[in-house]
Amino acid sequence: MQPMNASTAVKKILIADDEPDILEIIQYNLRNEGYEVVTAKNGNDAIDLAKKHQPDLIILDIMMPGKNGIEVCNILRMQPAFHETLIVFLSALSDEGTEVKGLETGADDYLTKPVSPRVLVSKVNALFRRLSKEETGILKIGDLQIDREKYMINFKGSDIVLARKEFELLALLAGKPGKVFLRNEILNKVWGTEVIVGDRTIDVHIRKIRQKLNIDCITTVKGVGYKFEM
Amino acid sequence: MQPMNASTAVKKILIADDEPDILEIIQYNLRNEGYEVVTAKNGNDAIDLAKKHQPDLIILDIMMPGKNGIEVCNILRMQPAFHETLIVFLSALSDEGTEVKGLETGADDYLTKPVSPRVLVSKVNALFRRLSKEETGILKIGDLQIDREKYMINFKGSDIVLARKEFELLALLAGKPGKVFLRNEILNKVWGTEVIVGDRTIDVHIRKIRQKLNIDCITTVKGVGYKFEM
DNA sequence: AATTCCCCTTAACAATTTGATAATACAGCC
DNA sequence: GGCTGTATTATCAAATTGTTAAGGGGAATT
Repeated sequence: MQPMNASTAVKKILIADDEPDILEIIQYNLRNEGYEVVTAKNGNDAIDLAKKHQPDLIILDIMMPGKNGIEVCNILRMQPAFHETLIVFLSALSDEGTEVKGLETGADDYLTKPVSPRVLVSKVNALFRRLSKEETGILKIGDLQIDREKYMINFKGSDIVLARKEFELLALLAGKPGKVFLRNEILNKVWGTEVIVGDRTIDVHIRKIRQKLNIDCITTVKGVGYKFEM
Repeated sequence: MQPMNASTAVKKILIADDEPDILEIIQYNLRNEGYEVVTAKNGNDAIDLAKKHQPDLIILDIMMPGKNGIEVCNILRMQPAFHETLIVFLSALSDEGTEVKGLETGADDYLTKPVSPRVLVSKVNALFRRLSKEETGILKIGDLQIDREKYMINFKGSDIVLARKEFELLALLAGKPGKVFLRNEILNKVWGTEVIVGDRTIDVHIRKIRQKLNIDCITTVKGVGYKFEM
């Protein structure tokens, strides 16, 4: 049971397959991983349930009674509501033509049976990970937010501007709250191994951070280094 | 030969594999599809070339001399510049553990050799299709509209004419409001890796954009880069 | 073919910010 | 008190960006 993406609620997955066993196994494994799962046993059901539940990901068997997977994909992709929905085919047909056709229909992936549950789960995770890439990179420690991508610090709603070295130093320390960073370690990671700077340089930057943040979150460990703590 | 995304230049793909034949075949097929391809024959080269070219997608063989694919992926993913880069493993190892590990390392897909060129191309297209859903069409940020296909800017109802480079630069920044784009990143994406331009070139274009838009929407992050914010 | 126009780049200089250092003060400990 | 290690402050050089003007070169126009 992994922690789900914090911002978005639990991800919903629709599985459509006519073989109850497969449905069962996949469902079990995805639920175990923390996903919400809905199942359909043929193409028409899949379309209905998709409309009803608006899943984040749809896993479609190709060969199903009623409408086959590719038809389902086509129908769904035509609707604006499913333009962005992740769609994955799962098929016993391992022939090249079908796979290419499946992908060109607008699917995001094509898996061939038999598929190991572990691999399937990994793939599903990978797809969601990619989708939510935008929201990563933000470090949150209590009321403090460090956005490495935006180069911004936010404390209790108000932005704080740090210079580059200050930012990098804080980001380093805050990356592992509680860990004591040796002065050497800091020099290597923030200044690099090429540059050589005097002893007081780190102190001065630490000082500026403390001053700008105006909160006591960097602790000095005498003779060793510094650590970040809220 | 498919039509490429208008706003962003041709997609660049880095392939790393120690077998020249495979490199050759994949390269040929992807070039045929309209992609720009760079090749590396081992893990270390892959890292160097990735940094140099900032590709949109990296295809990594798992077993390579020097650093293996998973190590390369790990190293790259640690750097902010490669958080979003698509990474696909291509391996002769079809064992489940490796595949799961590969995907959990942060890869977007895992293909097993032998892979048919057609299927590979389809997969690559599928990955980019998903990614470029965000990059295409009309971008709206507040009162500002950016039409990436018509190359037009509209602010509060009135059109603003930007030159090509100015437009591309603005479209890049505005594509991810808030994100700080490093100067390198900007150079790679707007000017490409081939061209080398002086240091002040970016500044001058930024200046012109600020001047023409007449709104304060591009922020300088000294020592780092620029970001767009309304 | 000549001209005009505009885009892109660059050079040169101004303005600004940053980061390193020195000097000094402070704290804890033997 | 000496000693060691850190805090603080002000200062200055270096790095970075802003701004302006000028020129090359391509495309369109005459």
